[in-house]
Amino acid sequence: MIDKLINTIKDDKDKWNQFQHILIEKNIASKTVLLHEGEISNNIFFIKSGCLREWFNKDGKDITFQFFFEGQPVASIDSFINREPSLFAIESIEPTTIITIEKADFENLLISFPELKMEFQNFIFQRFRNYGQLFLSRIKNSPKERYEELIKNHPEFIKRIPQHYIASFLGITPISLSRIRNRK
Amino acid sequence: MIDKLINTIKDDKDKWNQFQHILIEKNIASKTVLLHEGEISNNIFFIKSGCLREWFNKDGKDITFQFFFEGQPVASIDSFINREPSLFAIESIEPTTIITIEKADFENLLISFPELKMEFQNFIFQRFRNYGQLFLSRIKNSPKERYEELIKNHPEFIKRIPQHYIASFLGITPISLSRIRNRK
DNA sequence: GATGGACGATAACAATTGTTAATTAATTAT
DNA sequence: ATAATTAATTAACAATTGTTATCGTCCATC
Repeated sequence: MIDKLINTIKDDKDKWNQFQHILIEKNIASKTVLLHEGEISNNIFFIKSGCLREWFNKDGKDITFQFFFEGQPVASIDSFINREPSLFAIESIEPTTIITIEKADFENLLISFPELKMEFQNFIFQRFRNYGQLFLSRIKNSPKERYEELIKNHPEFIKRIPQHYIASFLGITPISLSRIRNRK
Repeated sequence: MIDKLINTIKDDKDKWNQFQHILIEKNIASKTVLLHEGEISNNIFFIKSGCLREWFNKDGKDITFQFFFEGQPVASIDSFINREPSLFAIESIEPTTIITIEKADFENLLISFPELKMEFQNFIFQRFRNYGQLFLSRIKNSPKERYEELIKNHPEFIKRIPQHYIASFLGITPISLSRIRNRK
């Protein structure tokens, strides 16, 4: 999406001059919090390289529920769109390079490029659809089944992401995940 | 939504004549399947009275994951919009009166009434948002906590819906729900 | 009124997961 | 490099849930 975005802007020289500066590239260390839980999101991020997670606090523990990799746009959608406090934090797992765009800039961008607006609406739709799928997977399967599903559908998760985040993502303790892994 | 829809149509006499016939009222008995799992949805329903549930089959058991009451629109959204096989069935829990509209008719309706189109897009958005909330609730809370949350937020569910559907909705067996209920 | 089916409660046992704690391995910081 | 921190494994025990089966109640139908 970010490539398409950049290419779309580049195609129009005037607009490139106008919008180039709103794309801010940042290198962040591992475990950098980009958005805190409760904060109102003012930025949308695009991952150039690295990996982010979304998590929230539950009784002092953090619960991770989503991972994002290179190429993906990341935002606390509800917070970004409706200026509500974010229900969760966004944080890096690895050293990560992102492009961030401020809300106001992003909105101007969408006004100037209707095709990007469609793209963005589609992104929102997909994000919510993804929630639906995650939800059904939670209901349908046991932790063990979900782990096996994860190996099948997202082997890159297991390779790249520390195990305790995966455990959290699966809804179990790291201890339980360790048991599942060593049971077979 | 259905009231607004009917009122909107009624306001325009020509259009009322044109669209009146597409609204089909049906009385259905308890446990009537309106849409089977795997079937491509060709209708959207509006509940006048009664109660529906959405469920799918998992290893021979049925798993209920949503309830709907009077006033609510119900559809297997993905299937209805994209003509894909539905991932779940829609079935009545009580004797229920519904208004059904066929996909083609509904699409024509939305073309004639842009304000209804907005309403429908909002409905879709809310449905997906609801998935998001259900998803977070599943992650965040234990079955017991989810049951207590349900009592607090939807006491009408407990009154009206047979317990084994509630258990299924909570992600536990009816036996386990019975234990939770009698533990305190 | 009798019969069968659906629903809910309960019991006994197995399987799984959570909790706490100790140990080892791996990573990060100095 | 070394120390300090963080992550993963294992063990022992508690708590919860699933499974199977039995029993009683309510309701519909014959």
